[in-house]
Amino acid sequence: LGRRTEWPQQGKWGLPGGVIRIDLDKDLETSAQRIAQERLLVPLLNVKQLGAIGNKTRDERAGWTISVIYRALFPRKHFEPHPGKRFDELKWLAVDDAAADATIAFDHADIIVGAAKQLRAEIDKLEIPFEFFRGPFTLTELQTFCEAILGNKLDKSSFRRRLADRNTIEPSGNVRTGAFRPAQLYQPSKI
Amino acid sequence: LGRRTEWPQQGKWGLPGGVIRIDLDKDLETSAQRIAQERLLVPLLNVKQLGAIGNKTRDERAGWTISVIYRALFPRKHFEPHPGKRFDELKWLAVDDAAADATIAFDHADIIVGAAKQLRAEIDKLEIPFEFFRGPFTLTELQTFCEAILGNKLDKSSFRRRLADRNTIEPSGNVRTGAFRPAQLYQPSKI
DNA sequence: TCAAAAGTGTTAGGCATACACCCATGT
DNA sequence: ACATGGGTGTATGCCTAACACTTTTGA
Repeated sequence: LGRRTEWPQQGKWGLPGGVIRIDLDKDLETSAQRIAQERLLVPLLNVKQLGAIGNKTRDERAGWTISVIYRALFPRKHFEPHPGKRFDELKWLAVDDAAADATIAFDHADIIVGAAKQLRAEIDKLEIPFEFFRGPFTLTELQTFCEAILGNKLDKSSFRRRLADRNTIEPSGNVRTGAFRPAQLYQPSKI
Repeated sequence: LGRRTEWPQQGKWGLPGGVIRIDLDKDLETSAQRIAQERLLVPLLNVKQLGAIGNKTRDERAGWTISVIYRALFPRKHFEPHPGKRFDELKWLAVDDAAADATIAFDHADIIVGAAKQLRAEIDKLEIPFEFFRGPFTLTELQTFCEAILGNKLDKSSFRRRLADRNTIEPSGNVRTGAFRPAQLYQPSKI
């Protein structure tokens, strides 16, 4: 979330958004990319459209507004957004906290609810966003990642069998050593 | 599909669509309803948003166009659309024929492909649109309906067990008599 | 009486969970 | 040696597909 420096909803925390520039953007996804660059100073990965919302009341700047909602996913470690246009600060929130926060700008809390639901459905089906969760990784790391998104524990054996059935990842040949037994490293299948 | 009477794509067959009127419509779905009324002279049932498409090239009337796509479902028997604004004729096409038709206006064939896929996924999960397929009906009629949408045969016994597990329909108490053994009539569960 | 459709039962397999168990390593 | 995380095997249950079967009716 970014803290808004300007009217409307000044001082409130909201999702980054912006206005389509027909002179700059060739399509909607390009708009999303440009706006993210302007407001977060970074490009987006793993972008997916979630739908459109439009009505008279959702933004006091206009009598009518349409937003086309895009979600993106990031490897948190190598992703350092900075406040750009009309934000003076950024912060990360756990998605369920943000969804429950009544002070969030506009109807952005509803949008967050929808996005979290959508992503969890994907993870349930083991559609792993590898643009986000890059290899090499151990199976336990991947499982921990999925558990963090879903918000509940998974069974190790079942998780691995389901992954194996799908052929979405393959061993990289290397291992990760740590305090205990080394773990096989995996990567997304190239096939 | 309707045959377009005006530029652009005059004479081509396309989906009904139109422009949001911020003075008339309170939200996107209301727009969809108003536009259907204008172009098909009937209201819509079972409306669902499928997403938004926007880019520079999809409509030659403007340098940039966004369409928010809505699908609706109808009981064909009691639904009689008539050509309204900018259509001189309407025709029904089997959805896979329309999807494969290269002569369809704009990018509407792509939209049809997406809509068919989405609906089939719903029917696969036995999410029956009862606003479309009203009771009372026999189980065989419901199965035939699903088979028509999916484009393949279903197993009678499995289909019935899956329905029973879900508790989405209940016997109405009446039967339908015909040339052969009478069939129990069902309706959507009210619970 | 018999063709056609209504309706039921039975088996086998895919896929998931739950849980118990063994393995390898750095401290 | 042992605690800890890596890794595997087995029992069980749910859901579904496939298919055989019985029942009922009007012509």
